[in-house]
Amino acid sequence: MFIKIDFQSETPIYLQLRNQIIEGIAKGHFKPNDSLPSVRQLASDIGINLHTINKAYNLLKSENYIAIDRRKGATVLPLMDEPDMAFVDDLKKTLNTLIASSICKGISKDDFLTICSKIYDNFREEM
Amino acid sequence: MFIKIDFQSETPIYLQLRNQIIEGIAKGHFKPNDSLPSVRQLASDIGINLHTINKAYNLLKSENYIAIDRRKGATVLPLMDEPDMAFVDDLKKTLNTLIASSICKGISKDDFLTICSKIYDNFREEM
DNA sequence: ATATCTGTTATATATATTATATAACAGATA
DNA sequence: TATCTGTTATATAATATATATAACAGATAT
Repeated sequence: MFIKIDFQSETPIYLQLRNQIIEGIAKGHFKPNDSLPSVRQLASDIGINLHTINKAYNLLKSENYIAIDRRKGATVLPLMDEPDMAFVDDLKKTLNTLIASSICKGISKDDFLTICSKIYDNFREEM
Repeated sequence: MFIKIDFQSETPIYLQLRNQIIEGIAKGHFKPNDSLPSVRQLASDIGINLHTINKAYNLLKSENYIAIDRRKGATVLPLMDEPDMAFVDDLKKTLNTLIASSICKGISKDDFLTICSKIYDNFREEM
């Protein structure tokens, strides 16, 4: 597992975990049906409490990134081929704020789209 | 003032305020040197505590969106024409997570760029 | 069978964040 | 002088974050 927690960050640990696991799935480091480490294993690896891992896993489950089975543990769900509306609505709201701040900070539309394009390519090239 | 607070939202009030003010600046509803309502006035309008407004204003000040003067109150700063590095770094990190989740949810690069492009145009057409 | 591995649940504690309520102060201004 | 700024201080309450221990139920490998 390539999880790096920044304990100085203002982003809560369980959210850093969630984000890095999502990035791992998008990068293909975690394939569909792959098992994630058990909550105890990962907690011990990172040196944090198992409930913090559990909170991240349950959040990922509620967002449909992983499934949790009492026997097998947490497993990665297949990527979607059709986006669901609720996600797109959330995405648009987040992007609205992000783009507003970018406009204030002098980032042109082209600059912004170029940044996004490069990030997208970073994910794709490793799959 | 066109501030709408969702008291059911999990996003803290002071952050909803911050975001909507940034969106107001980006849309040109607030022009450079415009005064924002006083903390007491806005608190009374929305029906929340003045310290919550103060927290939002001071956050906006620390992020260089507004200036706060003891006499004139809070005023909108001019938009930047050159982005600063710290902001771009933050933006890239946020976009990295957002794009990772979008990939998992089946949103293609073209879909994503089109959404961003439209949001950018929404801001521009009102200026 | 027994030991060991899952997630899950419960309880308790500590700290930080968010939001409110009151009050007072200093400076500018009408 | 009264009134408007932001600012500071104190107190309180609710919620969120993180940890610590312990125990339970189900699956599994030896």
